[in-house]
Amino acid sequence: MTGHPLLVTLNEVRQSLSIKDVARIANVSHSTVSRALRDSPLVNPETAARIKKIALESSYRASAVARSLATSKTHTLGVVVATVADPFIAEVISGIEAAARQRGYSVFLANSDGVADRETSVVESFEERRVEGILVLASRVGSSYRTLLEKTSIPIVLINNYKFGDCAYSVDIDNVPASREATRHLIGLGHRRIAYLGDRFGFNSDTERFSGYRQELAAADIAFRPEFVVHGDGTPPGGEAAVQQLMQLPGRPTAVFCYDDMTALGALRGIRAAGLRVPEDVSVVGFDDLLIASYVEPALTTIRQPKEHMGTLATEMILNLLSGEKGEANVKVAGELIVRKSACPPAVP
Amino acid sequence: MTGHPLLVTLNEVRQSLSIKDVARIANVSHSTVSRALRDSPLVNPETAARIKKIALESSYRASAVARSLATSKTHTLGVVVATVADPFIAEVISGIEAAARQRGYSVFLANSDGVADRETSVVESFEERRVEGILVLASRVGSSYRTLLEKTSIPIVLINNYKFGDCAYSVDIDNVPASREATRHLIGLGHRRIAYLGDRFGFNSDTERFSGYRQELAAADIAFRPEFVVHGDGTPPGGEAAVQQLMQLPGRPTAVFCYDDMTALGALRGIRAAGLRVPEDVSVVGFDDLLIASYVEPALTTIRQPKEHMGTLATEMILNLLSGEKGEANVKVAGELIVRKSACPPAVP
DNA sequence: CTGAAAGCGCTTACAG
DNA sequence: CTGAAAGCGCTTACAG
Repeated sequence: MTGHPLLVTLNEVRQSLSIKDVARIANVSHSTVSRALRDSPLVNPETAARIKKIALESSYRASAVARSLATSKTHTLGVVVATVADPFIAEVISGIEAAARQRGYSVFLANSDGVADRETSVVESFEERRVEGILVLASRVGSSYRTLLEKTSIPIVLINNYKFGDCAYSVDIDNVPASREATRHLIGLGHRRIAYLGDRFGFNSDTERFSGYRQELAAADIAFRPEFVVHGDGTPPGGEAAVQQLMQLPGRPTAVFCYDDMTALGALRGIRAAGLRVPEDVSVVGFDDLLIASYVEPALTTIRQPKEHMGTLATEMILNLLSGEKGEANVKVAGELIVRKSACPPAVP
Repeated sequence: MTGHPLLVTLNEVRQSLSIKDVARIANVSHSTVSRALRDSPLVNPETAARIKKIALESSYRASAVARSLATSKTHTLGVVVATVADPFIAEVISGIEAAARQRGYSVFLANSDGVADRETSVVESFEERRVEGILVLASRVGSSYRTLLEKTSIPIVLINNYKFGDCAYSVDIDNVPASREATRHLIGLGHRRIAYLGDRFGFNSDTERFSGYRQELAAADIAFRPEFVVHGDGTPPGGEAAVQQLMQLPGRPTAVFCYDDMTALGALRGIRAAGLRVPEDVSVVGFDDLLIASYVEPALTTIRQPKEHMGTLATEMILNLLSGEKGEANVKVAGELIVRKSACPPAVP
């Protein structure tokens, strides 16, 4: 069959067809076209087939915006992150997008650069776009936008996020046990002088990881030494600077447990800069298991976070919520110790 | 002022207000509300102020979907990538999103996992959502979806993408000169036995980078040796496997120029696995300058791609297009050699 | 099984 | 400066 004349004409116009155009070609009402295209049982199978064929050949694309207005469902989710250019965040997004797409949802992505104002305006724009749910990722933005988040009627789930008191929905890595496991690994190797290289003060995961570290020290009857606690800022340079303080200490630590892999990367450098070797002189353990962790020299022993899975989980949580199912509202996922080459028994126990 | 009674009631319903609700509270027609909120000069300043105040207090959010239907502009862009969880891609996205947001556009993000079918269906869904432009990133999907891309009436710009013949809009790294510069650097260091560790066959950037390598060899009167060309697949394991073949060669190369940093990461490992040192025994140069490149040991000498900038450029290209300005349709950006520690003069020249 | 009608929440000529 | 009306492209009771 060659193109229907009207159809060809319309094609040339290069302007997207509406349901009425299709109806005209098929010689039915646009209601019938709508039904046929949505596989309603209320339409004669032959008519439906004919309509579908026409729609296909004319490459008609139903307008999701018109449909959204009519049904008041956009099948759209909003994701706000500080930056996509963070390997941890990127993997979580990957899990979110896959889960969303699988269930017919599209995702808007916005960067806030960690600026509270921008985060606020992003959420507002998501509200205007009538997203059905919002995922906030690893934001360190504090309570300044707390009210905003509380005011919106769109369900929000926070992933590894800074929390201000209670929050309705969240998925988080279970920091304390993971952190204890990392510390225990070091203790098991024979270390007693173990330092903690944290993040900036006041963030939940830093607090929790630090707490796991202390608990495990206590469990092993190792005295806590305040001078063995230093703080970076979640970046390699931050870790590098902080580890230097540690290395200058008389009776310096033989192992350092780092808040995250980025910090650990900096620690690796800083230790080398101090003329020491990893792991022979000082062992290093990270947290996250970024791709880079296994390509660094020595390959980093670290705690793996199931990043994609966390994204998937959060998305399903919100999607289930939208379809009325209630489930766990604050889920924690387990980390996993990945033993590589950056930690070994201490030379001087 | 305490809340207006009607306003409070509406708030409690927790259902987003419409322009009519605001109109009712303000005692004007919804047309006037619309004008006031869009800063139309056609409305009395005092009335406008009153309306805005009410809108603010009731946290009214205009529906972007209704507006889109009315204006047939969605202020929306679609980005399709193989995967967000690729550091190169993530940085480009970051540039795209920032440029888009700055001009009032939101971006849909979708992963195709490099599967042609998925890429097709993503583009279809973008068409239904009436995105105004589509950015395709670093896709290796071949000509299978060529027709799709040609059929759609939405402007598409390809970034570092596989091309099938001509394409309307694109931004690409200028591979040949960048690749020549990398090769020249190695030659300048005194190397003569320089290998090329490429990507899988048939992709544009591999072809172009390879071509730059050959051109520079020729310019320096160094004979091209086919056995010095091997292929990875753009992943560290691929690079690791490929470099081993090189290292086993009698009269093995003293330097290897890698298609990209991921490949180079693998090469670093493979060279070490062969009992050789980098850079003393063999020099390595990468391409991309991922964050990881500077944290690997030895830090990688590589070609930097201005990733964010490329995203910004592509976005502005498409946005300008939409506002009727014509500009360069196929832009190339320059790479930059970043000298670090993975390349030095050869031990045996 | 099918069509005419109303409605989703906006924008914007048109008339006053 | 303001309002009533039409229209954007769908969906979906309602009537036949």
